[in-house]
Amino acid sequence: MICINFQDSRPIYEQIVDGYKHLILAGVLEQDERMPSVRNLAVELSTNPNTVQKAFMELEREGFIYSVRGRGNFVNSSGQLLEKKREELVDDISKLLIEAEELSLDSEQLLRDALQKSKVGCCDSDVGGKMQ
Amino acid sequence: MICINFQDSRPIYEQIVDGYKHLILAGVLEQDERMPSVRNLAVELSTNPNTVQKAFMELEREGFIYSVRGRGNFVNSSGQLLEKKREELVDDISKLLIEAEELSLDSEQLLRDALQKSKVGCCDSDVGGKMQ
DNA sequence: TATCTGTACTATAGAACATAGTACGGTTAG
DNA sequence: CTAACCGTACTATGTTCTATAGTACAGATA
Repeated sequence: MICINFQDSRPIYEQIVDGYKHLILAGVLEQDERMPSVRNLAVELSTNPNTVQKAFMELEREGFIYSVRGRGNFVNSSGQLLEKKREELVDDISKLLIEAEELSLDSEQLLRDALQKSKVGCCDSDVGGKMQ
Repeated sequence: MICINFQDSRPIYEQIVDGYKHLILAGVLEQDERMPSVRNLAVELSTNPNTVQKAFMELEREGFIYSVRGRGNFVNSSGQLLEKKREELVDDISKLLIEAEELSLDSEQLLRDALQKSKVGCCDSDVGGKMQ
């Protein structure tokens, strides 16, 4: 379902958190669906149960899952989560725009460039794009 | 010139790097202007010379300053740096937009919201803004 | 009852971060 | 030349975060 990059500088538990956030927000996991058990997921990802537990605690703290002692961890409803995620994205972009303003850069032109790059970056067309 | 938040989870050397990046890009420090010495800045920021040195090494690695043994560290020309920074901003925003696309969110509406929020966030007007 | 589940500990090891101290070589003002 | 500054390169120490390992306990369920 998700995969871990052990070469990544980001901690394993954080990769697990982000992986499941994405799965839940994207609707791959449905409401009240059961998460893998701490021990099973640890085996599957070749990591330690404690690391998985730490990730699940963080997911619960942020409202993505809820846990029932003795039964397992379950997915929360994604509706509110998606709205929350949208607000985070707006917030992140506006922070970057404020940074741009401080450097006297044209925010609107910046957004046009970013929008085009995001559309080019998704596919592999090279319409006006530069090779990286 | 810059200030350090010791409560911040970010490492001190990273805060120094970011602080000087901002000063250089904003043109507060001019080309070939001399940076504070490693030892003096350490005293000024109530930190250790080694921590400042680590920050300066990073700034040099990223092309913001150059060092002359026995004389000091000096600011590089900001023109190319500003263009590089602009590309980074475009890249950061486009990554967020790709994330939004994956969640079937309306990118253009997202950008309009972010643009408005960035303009509201700069000043303290409350035109359509929510109290945090 | 046996086996699964989450949860809570302790202990250990490694990496990153920060501090402290020392040392060496280049630059510059006196 | 000398003294005082500069960058640079080490070693050593302590703290925190991350990850692993092992143990233990309580709830749920077949």
